[in-house]
Amino acid sequence: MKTTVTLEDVARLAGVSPKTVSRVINGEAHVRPATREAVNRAVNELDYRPNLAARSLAASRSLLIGLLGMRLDANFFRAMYFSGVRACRARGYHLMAEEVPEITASSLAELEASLRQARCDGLILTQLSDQAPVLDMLERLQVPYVRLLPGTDPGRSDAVTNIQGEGVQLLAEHLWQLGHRRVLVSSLLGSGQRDMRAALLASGFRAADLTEVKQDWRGQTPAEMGRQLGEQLLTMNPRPTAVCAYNDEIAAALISHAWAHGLSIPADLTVVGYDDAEISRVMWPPITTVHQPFDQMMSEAVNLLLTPNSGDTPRTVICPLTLKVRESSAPPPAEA
Amino acid sequence: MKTTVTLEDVARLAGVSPKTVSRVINGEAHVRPATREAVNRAVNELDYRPNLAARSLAASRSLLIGLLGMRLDANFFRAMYFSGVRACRARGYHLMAEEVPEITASSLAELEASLRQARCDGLILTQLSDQAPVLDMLERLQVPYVRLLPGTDPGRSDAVTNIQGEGVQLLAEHLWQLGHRRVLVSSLLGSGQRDMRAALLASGFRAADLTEVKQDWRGQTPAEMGRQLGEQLLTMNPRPTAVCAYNDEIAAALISHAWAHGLSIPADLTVVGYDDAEISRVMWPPITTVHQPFDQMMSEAVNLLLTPNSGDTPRTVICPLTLKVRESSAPPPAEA
DNA sequence: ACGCCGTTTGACAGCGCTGTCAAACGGCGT
DNA sequence: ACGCCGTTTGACAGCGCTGTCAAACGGCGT
Repeated sequence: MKTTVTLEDVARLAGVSPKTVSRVINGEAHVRPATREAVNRAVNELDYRPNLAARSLAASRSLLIGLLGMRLDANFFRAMYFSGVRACRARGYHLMAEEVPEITASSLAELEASLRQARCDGLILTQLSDQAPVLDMLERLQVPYVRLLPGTDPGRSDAVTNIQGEGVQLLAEHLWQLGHRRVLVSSLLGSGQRDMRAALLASGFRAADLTEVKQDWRGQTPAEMGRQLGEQLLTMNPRPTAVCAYNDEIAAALISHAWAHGLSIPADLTVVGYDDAEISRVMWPPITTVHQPFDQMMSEAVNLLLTPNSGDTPRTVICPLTLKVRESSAPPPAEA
Repeated sequence: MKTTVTLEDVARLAGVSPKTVSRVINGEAHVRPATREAVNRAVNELDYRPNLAARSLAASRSLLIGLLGMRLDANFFRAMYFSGVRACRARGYHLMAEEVPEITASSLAELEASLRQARCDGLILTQLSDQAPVLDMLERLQVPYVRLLPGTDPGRSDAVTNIQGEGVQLLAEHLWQLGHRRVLVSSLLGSGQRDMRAALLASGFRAADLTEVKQDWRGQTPAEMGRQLGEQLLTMNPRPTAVCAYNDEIAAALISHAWAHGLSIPADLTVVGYDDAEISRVMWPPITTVHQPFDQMMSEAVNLLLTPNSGDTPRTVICPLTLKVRESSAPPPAEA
């Protein structure tokens, strides 16, 4: 792209050495304010853009952050990814998505090869936060990492998380206040972070009125899980007046299954989801759900990665969840 | 990440000069087969990974390809992006998403700044393929680009596209064969690539039986557009027996709107979408739609970008579309 | 056996930055 | 006015590759 402006050009114009320009660009200390200003003027005048490759080579940082997940095509992951891209860009970094579909020796070896290739400066873990083998490997390779929503071993690394149980509590209270008493709860095997059932009990529901369906996402799509939930619901008597789906996609599949079987949402049945995924706003009715502040979480995660920990205990940043009340939840129908 | 293996280490082990190793790594000609093999053995033995930053700096290529679109959060765009990431990775490149929300002077200036910053080796355009101001700018900056699904000016650049009208024709024939005769068609202002109405007419439908609703996505979500379509449908008499939604999201919103107003899908109404987005498989019923081979399209686009054009006319690669028949389409109800 | 010319190889410099280290500066106390 | 020490600045080398160009090689015709 023709005439490239280099750091040297800026230095010449500002009347300082290249190294000083470098210091200003990188926001280092030990630059007199007047000098800093002169450099900035020159940078603006020439519209100077530092060469990423050269920076990376000289500083032996890759300016790359990796985001690790188990399913790249999960809605949840894509939302995180795009939030992360923004957070990284704001700090001059790039974000790379990396998939670890399962925890096996071969898939770990593949990950290791890929990490040695990409030389990421740091990693953000999602869905894998509780996988000790992965954490072990990262520590062996000495790659800094931040865990998102860790469920176990909270002191093992820096982490970004929510208040334990906040999301499910918001949903449970919402359902209780609407007047629901009988609830069907969907939960996912192997993901222990959210205990909806416990939250419902804590909000006043009786154990006898709660039915929990534990599903396993392996080999199944959210659509299938939602339909299974719908089948289950139709066989129950008395029928629950509300369903807590594990996420918005399952909730969406359940809702359309319910419509197809003559149930009107929310008049006959309240359905709530989790994640505030796009689908929760595309469906009719829009789904009541818990909003995860992905932008904020990823921004904090990148921050943790790029700010060395001065203390000697890992840091944890807590991001608040919010309840999005939409049209899929309403008071239960009057008892027959 | 500790002891890094450099090209020099490989050269020493293979008993050749660094430059020769470089030639092998880059697949250049003019290397004797025996030498090439020796180098490859050394590469494998040392598990050598070239340093991206150094390559990029020395060769003054960025190893970066940009993907330009108008709305990063569109399903369509994200699917393309993730397909593109894979296609790029296979060739040692990285893919960067860039948003151009509107065609104004300021947003073009922003794009220009960003391109000068990132120094992409090439660009892939989607949604912007027909925007002359963007093309003009890229030509001025001398950034190579490939257009996806260009609607106008086909000979202006390399392009990846479908057979003109193939997708809409597949849908039109499907509806005709099912026995539908009255159809509601949703189209989007400003996106001229797909003329569903023309395809329907070509398949035998009568103009008097077709109602076209032109919508403008600016300021509206697909959910809103789907609901509007639903409202319109309910006022019509006689009611169309099928709806062609502009894409799967709009189709999904329409379907749930229809359920909520007592229409059973597909018994009372057939709905078809476009794109084969994830949502078309989450909903009940799953949506009949046109599958765009994004993986293939992006792979071809990257190919065009990285293979210099030896001829003197722009190249066009055509990727076939396929119809995915699912449960949202069925014969029309018997006439009352 | 010699020269010719296309093929293969390597020496060297340099891409545009930053790390290291030493020199210059400048404010303070005496 | 001088020395001291923390602050600010710059000289220099080098990060790990590739481009350029020239040298070495090697097969062929005579």
